[in-house]
Amino acid sequence: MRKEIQKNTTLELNPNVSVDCVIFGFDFDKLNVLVINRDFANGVQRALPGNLIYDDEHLDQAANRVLEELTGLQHIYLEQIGAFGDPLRISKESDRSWLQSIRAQPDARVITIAYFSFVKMEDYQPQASSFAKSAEWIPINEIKELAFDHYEILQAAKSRLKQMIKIRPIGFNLLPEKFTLSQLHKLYESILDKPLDKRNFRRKIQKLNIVMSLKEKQSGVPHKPSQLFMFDKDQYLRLMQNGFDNFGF
Amino acid sequence: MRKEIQKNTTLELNPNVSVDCVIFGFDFDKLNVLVINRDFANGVQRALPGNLIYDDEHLDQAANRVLEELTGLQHIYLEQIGAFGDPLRISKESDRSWLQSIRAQPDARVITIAYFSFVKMEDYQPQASSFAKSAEWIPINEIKELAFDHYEILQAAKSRLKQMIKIRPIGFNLLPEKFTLSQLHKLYESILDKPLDKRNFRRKIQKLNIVMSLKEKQSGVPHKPSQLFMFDKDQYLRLMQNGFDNFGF
DNA sequence: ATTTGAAAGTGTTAAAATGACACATAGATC
DNA sequence: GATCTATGTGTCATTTTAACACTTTCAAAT
Repeated sequence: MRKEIQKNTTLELNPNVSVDCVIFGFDFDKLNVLVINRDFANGVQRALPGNLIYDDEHLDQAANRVLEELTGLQHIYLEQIGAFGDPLRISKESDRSWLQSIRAQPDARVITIAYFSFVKMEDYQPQASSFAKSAEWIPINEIKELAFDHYEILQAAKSRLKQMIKIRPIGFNLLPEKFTLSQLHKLYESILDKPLDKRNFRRKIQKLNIVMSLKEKQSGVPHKPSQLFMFDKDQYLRLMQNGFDNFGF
Repeated sequence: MRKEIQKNTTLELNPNVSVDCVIFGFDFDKLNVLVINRDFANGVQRALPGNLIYDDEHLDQAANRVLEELTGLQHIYLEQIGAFGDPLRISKESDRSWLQSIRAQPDARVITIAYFSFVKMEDYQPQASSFAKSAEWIPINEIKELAFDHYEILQAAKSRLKQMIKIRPIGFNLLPEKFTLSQLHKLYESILDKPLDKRNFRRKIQKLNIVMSLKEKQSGVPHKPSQLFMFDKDQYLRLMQNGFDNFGF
């Protein structure tokens, strides 16, 4: 696998351009984000997975490659958030010592292109590699700071996600194949960061025709078992393409 | 003026990062975009105003500087569209000859950060300077190709504009201080690229409370003169900040 | 066997928003 | 004063929204 990636790259890193990835995961209760760790002083420093691009590499490819190298995640559809280019974005003292350990030109001006995506957390047990000492899921609300300008990038990603949920269906990538409407409901609440009326939520979701009720039910739960649902892939993709005017919350 | 800009820059261009600007204007009939021209073969080559950034410059500052250098436009609020980074984005033969005439390292990989904005056309008679042989307004619908990947960038800008109009008020920057509702109506139709019902449009705009009717009327027109309006700056800014859920077309 | 706890599931109503639609008006020009 | 042209205005049927409470089903505990 590593080989196929290298086929498309030279050995030359472009010292001025990096990519960073915000990967969201949902644990049926709250949003999490994938970060990499680095031992630092008497604590740990956290950052989004990211690194320089190769000089002949597409930005999207670079994002996928870097994400895989640092966390093991592959085949993820990454969507661009935008460029972050403050000339001082990597100049904090603590950040500089990190850079000195991993970059040939730690002082170069680097602008970064940020990407985001969502994955089913259960499917991905992130494995550290490369310069990431470890990679792990952290609940978004517990994150108070990140290296470089990554906290700012995370905020931008959250805000994009919030925006996206109003015009495109979301959930297919974050939930398992079979899920309950309560789980989907909770997901929307986590993203929008506010409570949504249960009955109104269900009504709207059902009107979109993106979920199909299965004959199957939850079992083993100490309460009324929930109906299971799947996404209707055709309709889901259609709405993913065309969007809808407003989900309306 | 030029001096103030230089104060914030070194003489070092970063060979790998450029900015490009999509500036929209509205001539009361259709959308236009500001392009720069270059003599080429027996015709003319068109491009968006753009160039390399300085190595210690903010991206937003670079966009403003480059725009001013190439077209004379100043003090414009530019909003980022995103990064365009195809490794071959500047490799067309015709583009390469342009680059050879203006770049120290014409073969360097360049990713560009695209910005967009809108201005009142009447206020800005674009003046060419620097390597732009001329700068001019061209109706968007007449543009079939542009240098580099600028056509693609233009499409992205249009699509962002279309998206933006549904969640934020637009018009303050594109229309003169006093304007008629028909002009605003036409602007919305131009951006959304479809007809909108006149009465429903007026109803919705008025509900937003962003326009105030003046005591003044149009004069000299060979038909019933229109009421003139201004934007209510406070309410406009409030909606600009907070957005609204959906303008609903 | 019965009770308890916990989340699932379900419908109505009043208010607001939407989309479709047609004709009288005011000024300029001839 | 006749004509041309864009302005300006209201209604109604349909759809969408937001607010709101109780019954059901299963597992676990007693």
